Amino acid sequence: MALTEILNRPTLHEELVERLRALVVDDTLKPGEKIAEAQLCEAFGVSRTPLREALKVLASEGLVVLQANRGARVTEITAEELAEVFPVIAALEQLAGELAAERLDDAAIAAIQARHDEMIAAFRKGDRKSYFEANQDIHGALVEGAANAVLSAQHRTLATRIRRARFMVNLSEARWSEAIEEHERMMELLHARRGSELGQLMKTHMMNKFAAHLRALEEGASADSVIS
Amino acid sequence: MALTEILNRPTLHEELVERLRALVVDDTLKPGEKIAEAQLCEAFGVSRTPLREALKVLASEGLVVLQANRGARVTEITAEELAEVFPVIAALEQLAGELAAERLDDAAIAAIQARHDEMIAAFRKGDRKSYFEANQDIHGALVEGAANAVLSAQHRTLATRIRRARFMVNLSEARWSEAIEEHERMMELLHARRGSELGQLMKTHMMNKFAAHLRALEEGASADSVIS
DNA sequence: TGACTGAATTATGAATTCATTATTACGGTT
DNA sequence: AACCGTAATAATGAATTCATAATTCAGTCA
Repeated sequence: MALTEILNRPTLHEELVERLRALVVDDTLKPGEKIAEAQLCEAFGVSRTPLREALKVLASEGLVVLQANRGARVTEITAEELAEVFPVIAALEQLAGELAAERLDDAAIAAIQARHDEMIAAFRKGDRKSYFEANQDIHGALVEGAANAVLSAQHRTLATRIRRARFMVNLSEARWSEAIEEHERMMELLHARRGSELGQLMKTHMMNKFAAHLRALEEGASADSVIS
Repeated sequence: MALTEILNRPTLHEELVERLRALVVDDTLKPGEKIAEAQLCEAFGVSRTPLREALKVLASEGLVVLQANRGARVTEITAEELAEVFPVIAALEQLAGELAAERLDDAAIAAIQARHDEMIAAFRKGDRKSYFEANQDIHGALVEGAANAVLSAQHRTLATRIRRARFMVNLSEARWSEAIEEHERMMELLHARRGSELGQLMKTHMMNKFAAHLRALEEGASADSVIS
């Protein structure tokens, strides 16, 4: 019903943060693109004040860059950017793996296993979109499984920054099957609750993903390999 | 001279972010304290708009909490909070250690060694203040040595959140000398450029620090053991 | 006396206005 | 025709104003 809706109504700027973030992530606002305040205010039907507050927050998350008197731009995705974000995400996922193996209960692990199986099915069908979604869910569930709100928040922020890169790269079949194998081992280690090893694997898994992204970026620099 | 000053003049809200952060870190604004906008505006001589923008950023960093229509409060430091932040910082420092051992040149390592020696001297004299400062510098230098801006930024944000805890706890002599030993080993591993081991040690060093904080918090709950 | 109601006050959220800086467009000069 | 400088325009930074929600406090009644 509407009562709780009204009570939980977030402030305008919070809502704008989410909606702007979504626009950046789904590539409606493109990297490097200038953000016209007036235009967005028009689109959202709000005044500049809450919109500008939202931009400040997005800037502190690294999703947009602000230049005094020169407005806001969507942060560009460069190889250098990825080279800085991926290792940090990898470190966070290592921690997530260590903690999740300790803290997830059997039911939660079973749920992750189920999503893992769906991911495998998507892989067999060559369904990249379903694969990506299941993959995100699994990593997300492992991070949440660590039961550490700070870890979750940091991970989410950084994951958002690189999620946009999926619009730019088309991973090779070879890397894809390699990733699948890594995920199979991750599930084994999770069931066995070998947290230290799971963390280690999740870290290298993420760094392998990074390497694949770099390769795809270099190849795709000329060839247009946009997917999804 | 003033020319570059003027050119680099930050926007008001950026300056306010820094100054408010300083107030929170040095405990002028106390945990749980309500932040009166009008009062701060008066103190800084600015209008509410840039101040509120700054509060939004500080909230996204986790330093203050905002409640719709109910203003801002300084985030409380609880054992739960520390239990979430420390493991993440530890993971980041592990990464920092790995990278710093690879990337720091000999001169930079020598500079860290010098600061380390000063820290030892402060320890011998029982000068806690100098010790803490040198300690911060060393950890900061190692993080910077990783040459990863994202890592630096995340670390700085989280370090800020727990730095306030130093006002609350007085570490035991036993833990202090243990920490010194860990730092000695860190320097050895850094000189030997054994990044993996350095990272591992920095992680456990940080978790040991956390455990000491927890013990001090429990003891200090009744006894007033505020230092510095 | 103490708890409750409701008006008065205060503080916050958001829109608007004002001031200043960047950007663009135009015209003159070489 | 290309370049420079200046004026016009547009966009941003910050202050102010307005609307609304929360808090305070006086007064009432049990």
